[in-house]
Amino acid sequence: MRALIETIPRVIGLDEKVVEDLVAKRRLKLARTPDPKYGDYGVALHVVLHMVKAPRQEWDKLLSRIANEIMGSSRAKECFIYRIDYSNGYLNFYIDYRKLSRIIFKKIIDEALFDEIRSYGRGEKILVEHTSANPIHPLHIGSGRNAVIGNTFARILRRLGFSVREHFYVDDMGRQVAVMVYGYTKVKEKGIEPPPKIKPDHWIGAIYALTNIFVSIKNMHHEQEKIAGEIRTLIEHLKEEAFGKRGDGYLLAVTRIAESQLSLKHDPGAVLEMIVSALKKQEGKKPTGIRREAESLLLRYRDIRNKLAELYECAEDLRTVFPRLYDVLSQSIDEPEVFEEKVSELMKLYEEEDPRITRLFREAIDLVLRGFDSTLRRIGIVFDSYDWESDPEIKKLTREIIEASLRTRYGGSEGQAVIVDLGKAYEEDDYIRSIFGAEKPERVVLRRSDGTTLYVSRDIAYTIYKYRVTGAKKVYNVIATEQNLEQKQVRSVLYLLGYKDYADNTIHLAYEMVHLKGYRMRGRYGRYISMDELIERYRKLMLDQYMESHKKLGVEEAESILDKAEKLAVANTRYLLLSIEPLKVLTFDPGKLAEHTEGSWIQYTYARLLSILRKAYGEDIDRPDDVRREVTRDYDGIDIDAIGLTREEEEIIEKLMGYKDVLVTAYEEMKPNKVAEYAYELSSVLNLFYEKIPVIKERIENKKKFRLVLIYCAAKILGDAMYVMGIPVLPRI
RNA sequence: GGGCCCGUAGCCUAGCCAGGAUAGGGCGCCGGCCUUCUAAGCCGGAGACCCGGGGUUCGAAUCCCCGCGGGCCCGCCA
Repeated sequence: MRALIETIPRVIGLDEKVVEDLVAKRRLKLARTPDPKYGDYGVALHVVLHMVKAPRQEWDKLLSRIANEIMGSSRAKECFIYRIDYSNGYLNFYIDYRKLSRIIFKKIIDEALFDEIRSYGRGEKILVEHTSANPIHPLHIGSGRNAVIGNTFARILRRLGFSVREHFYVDDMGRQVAVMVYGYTKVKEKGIEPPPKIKPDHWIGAIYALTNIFVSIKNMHHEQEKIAGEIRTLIEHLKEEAFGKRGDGYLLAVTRIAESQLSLKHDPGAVLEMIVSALKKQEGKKPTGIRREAESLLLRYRDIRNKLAELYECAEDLRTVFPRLYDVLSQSIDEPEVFEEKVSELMKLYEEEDPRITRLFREAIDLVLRGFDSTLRRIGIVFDSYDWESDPEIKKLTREIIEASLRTRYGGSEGQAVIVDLGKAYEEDDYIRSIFGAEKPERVVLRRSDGTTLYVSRDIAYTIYKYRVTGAKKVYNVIATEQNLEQKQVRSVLYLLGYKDYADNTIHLAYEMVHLKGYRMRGRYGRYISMDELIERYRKLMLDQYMESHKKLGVEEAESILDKAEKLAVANTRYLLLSIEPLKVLTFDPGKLAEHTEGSWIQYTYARLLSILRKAYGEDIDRPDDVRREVTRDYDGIDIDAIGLTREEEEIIEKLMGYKDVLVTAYEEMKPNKVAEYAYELSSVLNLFYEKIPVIKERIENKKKFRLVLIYCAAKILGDAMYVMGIPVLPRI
């Protein structure tokens, strides 16, 4: 690049500053060429050519002079350029990958590359909060996406030499947990204990869902009764009208039939429909008030019917799996008003730390957390800390920040309620404006009129807690995009409270939801695909794939194949949830699992590399490190100038050199999926190499050594990328 | 109503912020390759007016404006 800056102005007569400026603005930049026939890297010089109004016929002449000048300078050698081409205004460079390979191989063999990568973060303390699923049902693929993105991001940071802690925020003070505990109490009262062979989070999840379902069903029934009453009133009105100002015998007759039908076992919806269609006949196109009323009633009625149908379907699904829970809960759930009261009571008692209720909450939540932990361990995720929302420290901080907010410029109270006027702050404060952008905030309530706290206020306190307890310099919150606003509120209030530093360094790593093809995931009704189910499905798929190629499986092998299937399944699960850019909605079709096996494909590529190393150095090799000494020796013995590289080899070298940048970009852009993409591409070029280029059978010893070193280096990097993604490394498949 | 995000073949996705050569991959579909380092692989083929319309530019999937479609958020819920 420097050579260009020096050469171009001289050759085509531009000020050096102008060219330098273009480079700084990235108007002039070096990029890979679309095709090897144009060399390896190219730069488009159209901008400068147009600047000096060079006629097209002269382009080649000018470019050739630039090329010659650069080749003549010492720069070319330093950049491993052995040839420069030009065409259509592009200047194309040919790189001598043999020289490059020596450098990158050396760095990988003596581990200098990894030290270099590790030096990036300088041990700075970073806290990553992720997963933080409500402890009311098992982790589903939505919370799983959070876990995988969060954990991978943390692993990337660790690789880059940051000192990272992963925290899980146990949201135990919310209403949903109280609902779960309510149901749990009902089940417990009947003497039912968690069955030992059922995963506890799945069991609690069923309780939570059934509780919600039965309450909702009761609510819907009340609503239906209300509508039935309204239909009767409507008929009355209609009758009066038919008698009175309309004097309409037909309408009168219809109302009589309607009344009669309602007294029978007859669907009120059908009756409504009859009335609406009768009214339509009478009026033609223009609806009257009464018809509009009937129509809106009909819509409401249909809406409720659909919802009820869905609820019953969800209930039935659960009934087939948990018949006992279904029976108990279907009978013991209170009427909605009583239910609401009891749930509020539970919340209040838990916030007040009533010992009996606290024990009950902890007991139920622990069951779920135990389930979380086993799922998460399965996919290689272990938290450094579980922070409870109900932690006395956080509660105390919550009270303090509420008091402190009253003393800020925009804080105020209405009775016991405490409110921060972010709308006003937005008008007057640049910093607040910079947080919200075009989205003008409104007020945020930190304490209710009844004196209880809210999620946001506790979250603000928790954020301060994170910095204080861990000494973190930066905090990443891996949270769904639906919480965008809340995260901005948290930062704003922190700033207004004087914690500008915290506000600056609290970063929302936002990701989009996971949708299911065909239906909506509903945690509260038990409609979700859990992570455990996803992994199990993959495990079966992997087993099937094995059987397809091997046909037979001996009893003594079954155990080890199962173990492999598990690791392959974990790889596919993690890859699936990681590979899609966080800000894109992931629509998941459980029927198409077999199409998403990139994770295990990468593992396979890795196993092939090790297989080559085994053939070369000995059958007992399980990791590249086992042959480090031999590879070092081979590396020293290569006569690099005697080798002509194949395109495949060049591509691999190119990729290996890009590893560090990928990690850094993934960190800076908060796109851990970049690592997945990289591992996939590296695997892809490695598979091409594997198919086309012999290693063990290579006759020329020099070439063979070179390729073995290449394989070793590729295995090191691919293995490292896999580790970063939490994909288990299998030496043999 | 306001705001944020997304829109690339039948489906999924890279490239977009920092504009450059024929828009990369994958799944699925069609056709090939197992006496040669693991065929969970590879090769070939068909399949894209880069949501639409304007603009800026020598050059636009990429930048700007106006639309359209989808998701999410706007609670004294969490």
